[in-house]
Amino acid sequence: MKNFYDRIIARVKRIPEGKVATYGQIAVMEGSPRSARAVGWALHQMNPALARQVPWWRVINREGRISTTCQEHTGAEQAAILKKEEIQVEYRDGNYYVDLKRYLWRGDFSSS
DNA sequence: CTTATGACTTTCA
DNA sequence: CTGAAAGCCATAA
Repeated sequence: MKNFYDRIIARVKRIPEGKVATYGQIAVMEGSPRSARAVGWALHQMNPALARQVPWWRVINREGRISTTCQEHTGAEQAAILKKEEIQVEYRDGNYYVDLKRYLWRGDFSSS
C-alpha cells in the first residue's frame, strides 16, 4: 500500500457485509475529507479482477445513491448485489438509494 | 509543470 | 425542492 489507490482498495475490502460506505467517508478515513473524487476514481479504474475481491458495490455517494456511471456496472446491477447482501435498496426515479442510517458503515470507531 | 478527467461534496439561486 | 456551479484530491498524458 503506497498509493491512495491501494489504500482505498484495502479500506473498501474492510467494509463488513451488509454495510455500506460513502466516498467521502472513506476519504476521511484516509485523512483527506476532500479526496472523495479520488476514491471514486480508484474504484472506477481498478482492475476487474480486483473488483471481484473488492466490494466496490458497497461504496456509494453521500446521499446513499448509486451514481455509477460505469456502463459495465449499472445501478440495477449494483442494486441487485446489494439486495443479495441483505441490504435494502430503494428504487427512486431511475436511481437506487440505500438507507445510510441503517447500513452506513461505522468503521472501527468504538464510539459508544 | 500544465491540462484534463472522474463511481464526489457542498453551496448558492 | 430542483438545478447549476465551484471546489478539492489523485492520477494519466
